[in-house]
Parts: sequence; C-alpha cells; structure tokens
Amino acid sequence: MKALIAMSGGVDSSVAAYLTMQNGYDCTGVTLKLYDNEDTDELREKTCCSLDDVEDARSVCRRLGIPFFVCNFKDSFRENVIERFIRAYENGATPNPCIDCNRYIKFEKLMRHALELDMDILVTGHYARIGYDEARGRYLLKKAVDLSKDQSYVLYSLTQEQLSRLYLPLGGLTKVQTREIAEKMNFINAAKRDSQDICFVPDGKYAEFIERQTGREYPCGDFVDEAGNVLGEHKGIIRYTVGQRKGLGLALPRPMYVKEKNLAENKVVLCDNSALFSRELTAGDINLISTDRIDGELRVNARVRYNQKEQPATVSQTDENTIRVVFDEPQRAICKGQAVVLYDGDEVVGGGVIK
RNA sequence: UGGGCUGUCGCCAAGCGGUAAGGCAACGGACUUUGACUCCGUCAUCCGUGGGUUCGAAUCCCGCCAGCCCAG
Repeated sequence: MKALIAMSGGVDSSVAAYLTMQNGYDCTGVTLKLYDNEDTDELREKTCCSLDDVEDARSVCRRLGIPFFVCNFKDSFRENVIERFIRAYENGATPNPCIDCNRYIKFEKLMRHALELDMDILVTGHYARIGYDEARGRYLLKKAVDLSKDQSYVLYSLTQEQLSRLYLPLGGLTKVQTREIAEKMNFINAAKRDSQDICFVPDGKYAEFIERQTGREYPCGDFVDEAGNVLGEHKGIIRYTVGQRKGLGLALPRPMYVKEKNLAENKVVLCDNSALFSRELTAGDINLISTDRIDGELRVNARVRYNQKEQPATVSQTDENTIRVVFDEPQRAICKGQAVVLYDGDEVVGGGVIK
C-alpha cells in the first residue's frame, strides 16, 4: 500500500511520516509550495542555522529513506485560500483560512493528486482520529486523544470519500509523545516551534496584507455606539472583527468591543462586552459526517471558533445546506465567516460557515 | 476688561503637606495551524510655569502663562 505524506516541514507531519512507515506503508513525502515568500513580505527572522521549511521536510525524508518532492499549488492556494480570505474581509466576515486550506488544498487538490499518483492513502499530521462505524456504514471523524491539541474543528469539511482515504497517525498521541519520537529519530525539526498565525501573513498584519494584495484602499469611517453616537474614526472596516477590543485606538471610559460592521454605511458599531452575547446562529455550506442529514432536533456540543470550549446546543437542519443552532447559554461574539462545528461526544457530527 | 473656575502620562482621572491610585489607549510577551477574546508585563523622578513658606509640597502663598464660564 502506498501513502503520500503531506509534510509541512514541522514536527507533526514528520512524525506522521515515520509512523506511517512503521505501519508498513510505502511512503512518499510531499511539501506544498503555496505562496512565494516575496509575495507575503515575510520577515527574515530565522535563526542562523535553521533551514527553509521545504529543506526540513526534505531532510526528514532523507533520514527516513523515502522519496520526497515538492508540489506547486500556488495558483490553487491563491484562488481558494487567499482570495477567499480577502473576499471574506471585504464582505464584512471573518474568514478561517486554515479551514479553506484543508478543504480545498489538502483534501481536494492534494488528495486528487495523490490518487493520480496511484497512492492508496493521504497522510497528514493533524491531531484527530478517523473511525469506521459498521452499523451506520460511515466513516467518522473524532477528536484527538490529546484534547489540548485536537484539530478536529478544522477538519469538519471532510467527506466520506476523503475520510476513507485519509490516515491521521497522530490522533492517538500527545504532542509530548510526538516530540519525543522526533527527538529519538533525530529529526532536524524536533524542537521546532509550533506554527502559528496565518501562514501567508507571517507578521500578523493581515489588513496590510490585503491592502498590498488588492491595491485597494479601505476608507476610514465612524465608530459609533449602539445609539448611533459617533465615538471616533475607524481606519478601514477590514481591520475589525466582531468581539475585537484591541486596536480600536479609542480612549473611552471603559473597554469597548466591536458589535457589528455596517458595510453599507462604512460604520463600526461598538458596545460593552455584555452586549456581545447571542443565543443562536445559522450556518450554510454545511458538511455532515456522522449522518446524511439531521432529522428534527439534535442535541450537540458546538464550537463557534477554534479552541473554544464546547457549548451545549440544539441543532436542526433547515435545508440541504443550512443548519440552525440554538445554544443553551448565549455565546460571545458569534462571528460571520467562522465555522461552527458540532460534536456528539468525541464524534464530529458536522459543521458549516456562520452566516 | 472685570469676576469665577481649571491646568497631574496620548485620553479620562484620583490625590487636599509626607514623598504620583486607577481606567482607557499604546507597546512587549504568553496562549493559538484563522481572526478575535483572555492572561502577564511595561508605561509621569514628576504634577502649566517662575518664585516663596516648610525638615518636607502636586497638595499652602505670590507672580506669570493657557483654557473654560459669567459679566460687559
């Protein structure tokens, strides 16, 4: 059996490659070239002797004695991740590019490519588990054993077809164990920092990135309170997201948060923290994993953002592509464009994009 | 021009003779494969200014400057 390992150059996917080999697969490593560093204006803050991510992945493959190649997915990444990201902000939403990257790049484009290369499975270093339920005849996506590293949230878009050809060797390990394996194997990246921030915006200044990419200006406008009183001037609506406190630049008697963005009037409405809570949401573009459709009402635990503690809720499917989620307790800053992911115990029921 | 009031960190603001609270903002860090939230840390040797009183003043006194209000 042949496996293609998606290797980022980090510890996780490196260990995933090793474990896949241990499982008897005939492995090949691949690193995706997703963007040019020049495009992203990446800061060269690397330490003197560390290598490029691609070289790290290559090094690990050499050590494992498996073939390695690089795949140029720049066009696809630009179209499906970067442009979506930009469009979302321009539309007043708050995107999650990692989810788009998983969905369109890793599990669609790369998966297809793997099959073209005659691979049997695709392997990634995500912390989540895949199971098969005989009774339902369905593949299931489950949380990782290491709950603190669980990444099932960003994988909710996986289809049955994709799940059937995906292997996640790290789902049963803790991050500590992963690093131990990397050290034992003497991988060059054993002590490499966990990745963070948006990969194509390494300095974290996403608004400047969008301006640079589009060449567009996002005009200043008013900060207003809920009654419509002007509180100050905002610096372009893409710079703000619902629930945000920092970066408003306003010296008010108490902390204020973004309640909503009014695109039509180019206004950003501010409020107190307590006014940020709401009880329900609708989500579109849904994907269901543990079932074909949700009949009636289903009790679930839901997350409205990555790394959020699950919240009890009741969900119902309102049409082919839409669900309605009503939480037991009001949730803070439910944000258009983020994903809501539903859980039944360890299982991912499904998820969608918040409208 | 008279009369009154005010002048403390970028903003707001405590302090009322004993050696500069706090909030907001900002900056840095932690957390994090998204954006946020959160948490931790930093942030006025100096209180409009020049004198005086006092062992000691942002706090009392005098002059000046600036701003606001009332009167004309």
